[in-house]
Amino acid sequence: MDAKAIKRSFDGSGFRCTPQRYAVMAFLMEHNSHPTAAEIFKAVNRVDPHSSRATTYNNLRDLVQAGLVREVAVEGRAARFDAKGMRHHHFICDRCGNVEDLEWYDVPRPATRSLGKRMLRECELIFRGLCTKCAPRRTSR
Amino acid sequence: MDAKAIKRSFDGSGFRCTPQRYAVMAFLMEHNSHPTAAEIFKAVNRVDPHSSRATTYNNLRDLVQAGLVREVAVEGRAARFDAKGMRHHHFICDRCGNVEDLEWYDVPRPATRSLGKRMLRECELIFRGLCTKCAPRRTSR
DNA sequence: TTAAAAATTTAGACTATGTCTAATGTTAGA
DNA sequence: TCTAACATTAGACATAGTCTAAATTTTTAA
Ligand SMILES: [Mn+2]
Ligand SMILES: [Mn+2]
Ligand SMILES: [Zn+2]
Ligand SMILES: [Zn+2]
Repeated sequence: MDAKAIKRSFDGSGFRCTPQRYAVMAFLMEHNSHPTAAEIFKAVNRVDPHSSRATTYNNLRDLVQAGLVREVAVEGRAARFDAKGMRHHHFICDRCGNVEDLEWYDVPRPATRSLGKRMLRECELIFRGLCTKCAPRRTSR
Repeated sequence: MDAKAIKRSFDGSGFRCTPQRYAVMAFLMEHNSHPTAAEIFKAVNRVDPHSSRATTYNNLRDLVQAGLVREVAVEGRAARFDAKGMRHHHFICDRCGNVEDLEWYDVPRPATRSLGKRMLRECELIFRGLCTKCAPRRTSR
């Protein structure tokens, strides 16, 4: 898809555009399913068959640090990843742990007073409940 | 502190009030530091010296399920726990991973349209940035 | 062009966190 | 008191993620 854009974003962060790194980023941009590191590792190696587990994890860590990828921690499950495209919120399913995008809207910031000397970087709004797949079977019990 | 209240909340959830379970809950109510399971295990065994690791984890899982305790997932770190007292938001430090309470205020719900068939249970607002301890040293570099 | 330096990848050992099992102990209620 | 349900335990196991040291690739500079 947007090969040029990916390369440019790597340059901007001081990363070399290696096949392994590129594959991770491209996969994340083509899928909005919030895959886990293990899923990304597997998917990448199905196509471009050479990326080690360590490299996949290293690249994910670097991309998160550089702000190109978002990491979503889900209680009791592996972390999920997300290419940072348009701003959006997340809905996390109580039952299956899936992470889904919800359209973005502005979040009110806390009172300056209550923040004290903390340096606020972002406000993240997370919705929880049952996803479309899980809602029916859970209510009928 | 509120031994009676703890016992009552256990009854309400169908739990027996065992020493191990009580110790976990009491520790969480006396500390607002969002300890990890490992920290709770250690603390509990310093005083009432008998609770296995499995029991600590089991009880935490059960208390979370019953809605008496909240679990906070932090990317790249162990989960943290929190007795659900007054409603509040959380501030998570980018650098040290500490979780701090911030005073509660109402969060706007998403549009019904964008939720589709999902069943919304709660909206969680998480603030990220640098805590009071970490803010100074990070800006002066 | 070539040599040295820097960045990256790799396999697999290792660590951290959490779950499961099967045996044992405890409690509530008939 | 007896019994069934509930709870605890040790330690094996599983999963997710990190680290190390060597090899490879790319960049820089001579
Ligand atoms: Mn997303
Ligand atoms: Mn809290
Ligand atoms: Zn679901
Ligand atoms: Zn901090």
